Amino acid sequence: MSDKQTRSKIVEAADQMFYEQGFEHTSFTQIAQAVGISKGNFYYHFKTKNDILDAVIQLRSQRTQEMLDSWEVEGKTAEERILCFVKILIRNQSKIKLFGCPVGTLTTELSKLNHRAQPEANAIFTLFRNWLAEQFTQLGRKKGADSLAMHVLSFSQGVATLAQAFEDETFIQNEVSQITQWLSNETALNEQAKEAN
Amino acid sequence: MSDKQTRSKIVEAADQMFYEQGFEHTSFTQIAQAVGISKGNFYYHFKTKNDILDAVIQLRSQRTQEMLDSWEVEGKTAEERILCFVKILIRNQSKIKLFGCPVGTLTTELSKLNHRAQPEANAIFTLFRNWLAEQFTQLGRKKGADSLAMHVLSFSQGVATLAQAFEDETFIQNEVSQITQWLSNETALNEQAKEAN
DNA sequence: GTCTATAGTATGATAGAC
DNA sequence: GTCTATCATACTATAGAC
Repeated sequence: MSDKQTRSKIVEAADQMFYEQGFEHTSFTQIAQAVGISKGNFYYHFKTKNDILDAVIQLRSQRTQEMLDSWEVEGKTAEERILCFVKILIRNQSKIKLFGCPVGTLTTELSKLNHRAQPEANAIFTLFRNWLAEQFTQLGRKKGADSLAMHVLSFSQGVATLAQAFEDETFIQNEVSQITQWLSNETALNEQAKEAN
Repeated sequence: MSDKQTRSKIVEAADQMFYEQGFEHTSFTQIAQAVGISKGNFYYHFKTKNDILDAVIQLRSQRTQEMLDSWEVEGKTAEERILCFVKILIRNQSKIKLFGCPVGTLTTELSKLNHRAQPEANAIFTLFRNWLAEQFTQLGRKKGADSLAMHVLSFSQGVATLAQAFEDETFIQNEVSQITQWLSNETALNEQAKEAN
């Protein structure tokens, strides 16, 4: 098999296992078994466990950026685009119920491990944060855009954490309805302010 | 030293270290060093690492219940009592910034480890959940009390997760202001509904 | 590029002296 | 009740054959 194919398989397997079991709890042996290669071969592709983590974070960052880009096409208004973000909770609810948010649970774990890759994992949060802030800016909320972005991000993390703890998908749906209503109100308030000018 | 004294010291040290470093990442050696006893002595008090975890969870449950009881005295109205909960985020902001929420991060970790003690850790969440639901019931929201309780709990988890990721205390204060305003509105709406009857 | 074999270390856990 | 060994295991990581 070509160099890139095996490497890619390793990263894909590690990505999934880090999400489902956590970074520290996942061993080289487990990943090697999942990919179907020997432990020795493993070290030809990655020198250390941290190198795999870096590759996984890079993969996730790239996919996050692609997802954000796709929402620019999918959502016609800023409100619709923000809803694209909110709806991940619904789309991924069965996985979230089991493993929480892939971004939030990783940053939390790396923070506790005092791991040097924490800033890189954090950058994925920042991708969402800045993208959401841009949408709120377009909604006419230039001044409070970042706070609103953090509010929506915070919402998603709270829902993911409790959904995982209580293994409750109905709760996700309930909270998504509420934030959708909130967003609708925020948008309407803003339209009124625009007309008043 | 008496049996209970050493045991208590171990549980206190483990409680703190599990919070700061995570359960799996904390070793017997570390705890023993923190307490100032040998690893061997350790096993006289606890047969397995899971036994320490159980003791830590029990301690946290007990302290949570005591805190909830104290809020019954501290808060004169249901709204004030719910604010007691919200204000933990402010009171513990420096620790939350570094280590997140002790309940949320533990349940998340145990969930990923597929650990048998997860239900016990979860029960701490349930203590908060039921207590908050009781306050919302007293506020006249009997039907939606549990959803409102989950909403406030979810809020706290989202704030803790992002505060830890971004190491941002200002964000905590900002979000607490918002939820305080929200709670005030909810209470006012309810008073109006009461008067209408 | 992939394998087997193995080194080196840290961990959870035990045995037995005091 | 506390200590000093020590065991067994699992893990990260390396060496060297093919």
